[in-house]
Amino acid sequence: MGDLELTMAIPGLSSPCGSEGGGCNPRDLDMNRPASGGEEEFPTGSAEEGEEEEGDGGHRPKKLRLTKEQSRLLEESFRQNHTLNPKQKEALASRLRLRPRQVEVWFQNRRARTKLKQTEMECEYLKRCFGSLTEENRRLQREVEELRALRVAPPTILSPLTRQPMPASALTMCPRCQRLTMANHRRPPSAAA
DNA sequence: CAGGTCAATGAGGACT
DNA sequence: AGTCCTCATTGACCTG
Repeated sequence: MGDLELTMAIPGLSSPCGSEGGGCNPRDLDMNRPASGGEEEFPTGSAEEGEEEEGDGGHRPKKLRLTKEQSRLLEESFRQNHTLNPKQKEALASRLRLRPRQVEVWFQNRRARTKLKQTEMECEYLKRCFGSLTEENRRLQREVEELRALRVAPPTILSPLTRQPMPASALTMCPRCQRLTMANHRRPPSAAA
């Protein structure tokens, strides 16, 4: 199986935004940002350092939804590398206004999704293999049956000495060789030269 | 409301 | 001992 790259077909990846931070202004990133300017570029939800959404009784904080642009950037860097070293993680996090831990978690989940997709594709592939092998097996079985039906009785071998049929299991050499051997035995020693 | 998605959490293993 | 990973799971949120 070839290496399955499943990061294709990601909407927005064809963006001209260069990979190495080339010309992508973080100000342009958040498409979900409210029209009123001066808001944060990226929602940080519970992510923001030291700002642990306390308010309502000790439940999980509200779920963070990454913006399209955050996802796009994450996908883009995932496409380049499926794992991040600490420096890359730090850089990406500050660019996205996320905690490094969130970037790390995103990559972990992304790898898991990739693996799941690969497994599903492998599963499909194996199912198809199974199908065609089953078909091939059926075909061969039919062929065997046809050959069995055509088969004639095995030739009867007569003993050169008694002229009686010999069981094949009694043969130690083929009938022709055996005849030659017998002929040699009968030949007078003087004839040998 | 059921079921899907996905960020987040925790356990546990590998490595340095 | 600390870090990072995978894996299983949870729970908020979204959608039909």
